[in-house]
Amino acid sequence: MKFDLTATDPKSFARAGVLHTDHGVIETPIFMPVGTAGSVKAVHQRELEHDIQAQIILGNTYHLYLRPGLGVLEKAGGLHKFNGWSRPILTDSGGYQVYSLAANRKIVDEGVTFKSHIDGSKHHFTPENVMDIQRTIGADIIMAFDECTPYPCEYTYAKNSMVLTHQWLKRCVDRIQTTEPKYGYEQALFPIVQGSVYKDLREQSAEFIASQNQQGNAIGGLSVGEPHEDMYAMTSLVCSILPKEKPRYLMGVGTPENILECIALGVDMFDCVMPTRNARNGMLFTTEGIINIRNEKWKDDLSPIDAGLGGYVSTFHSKAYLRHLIINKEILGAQIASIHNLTFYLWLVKEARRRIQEGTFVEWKNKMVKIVSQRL
RNA sequence: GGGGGAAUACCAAAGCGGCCAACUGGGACAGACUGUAAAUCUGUUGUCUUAUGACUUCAUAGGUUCGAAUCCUAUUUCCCCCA
Repeated sequence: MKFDLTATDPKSFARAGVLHTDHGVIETPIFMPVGTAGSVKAVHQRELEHDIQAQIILGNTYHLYLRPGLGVLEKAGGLHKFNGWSRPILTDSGGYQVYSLAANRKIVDEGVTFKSHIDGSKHHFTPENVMDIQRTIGADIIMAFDECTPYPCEYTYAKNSMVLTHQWLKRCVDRIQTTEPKYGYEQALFPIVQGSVYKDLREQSAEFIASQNQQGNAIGGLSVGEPHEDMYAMTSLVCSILPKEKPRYLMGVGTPENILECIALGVDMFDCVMPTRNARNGMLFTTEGIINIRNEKWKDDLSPIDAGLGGYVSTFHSKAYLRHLIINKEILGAQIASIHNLTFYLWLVKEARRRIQEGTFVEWKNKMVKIVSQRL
């Protein structure tokens, strides 16, 4: 894997770059649609590629391990072959499930025991077997096994958790260095900075993560309910420590506003379930602002979903029709809304990239932040 | 023509003397959602309102009772059965 910085913004820490993987290039800053179970919910791979122009999607180690299971994935020749997505894939390690499935798991130094949310069966995850599982899934970028801490989080807990995540990271690195990819292409390990909202912990963690000298670095444990100021402050601090020449991935972020602000802080890669989950629940992100398409005011609005966006579904279908579909729980409604939101997210980062290269990013960003976060 | 049953808020449907402005669904309206246990979840839904407050409701009109959506009488409408 190779990362080239192609432009840096003179008035902020924003950068534009190109990340080369064996499944193709990723132009940063980039947004990566989340496809937890090997599918970006309600969106077909063909639409991801052609309409949305996604360059990389996510999968999830925990979910894919439970279903379809490693046997099927190995037999298929990896997730790319299994789901038919030939561009890059990144898999999260299950670290987020340590947070989101907190009621179903137990953490010890060795690893984490999960009680499956599907059938209650017990499964033990360790840094080593999480690396092995991600070898079998075969993503281009694989994440270190970490603990995503909740918010609020006591200092002592955050510190101990961070230390544990660092210990786990060493074991992940060892495992990756002593094993080979299964399908003949490279897999890059991204370690994850933790430390909750504590400056000294974030600083310490960022330094440790940087010292591991991996091909890219991630910031985790944010956008879990903390105030935005904290999220920005931690991101800013960590970006100032992580190496400039490697891609920075802010995990789980976020709203269009969050993404623009964090691009300005030096983040290159983002993922979030928001454009897809909120789409299914009737919330649309548009070039004019946020709309809740279920609201009565759109009932007879026959204007395009988003005339300012080039996407096919966004200009072809009306707000009134999409509202009708969503209100009736028609599957097509979830599809159209998801395609639209992802098209918008990808447009947003592509436009940010263009502005960075052009040198007009900050002015544009400041204007856009207001527009994209207003409720229509 | 004779016999029986039913009428409850936008819809459906509980309630069968006080704890009922009235269970529960649906619908409607609004909100939440940030490395997906989410095509999910939450709130409101008689009127006025800050209300643990007042007022008007359970087909209509009377009546019994300290007290009625709940009991009685009449009327209206609907459904079923027998001719």
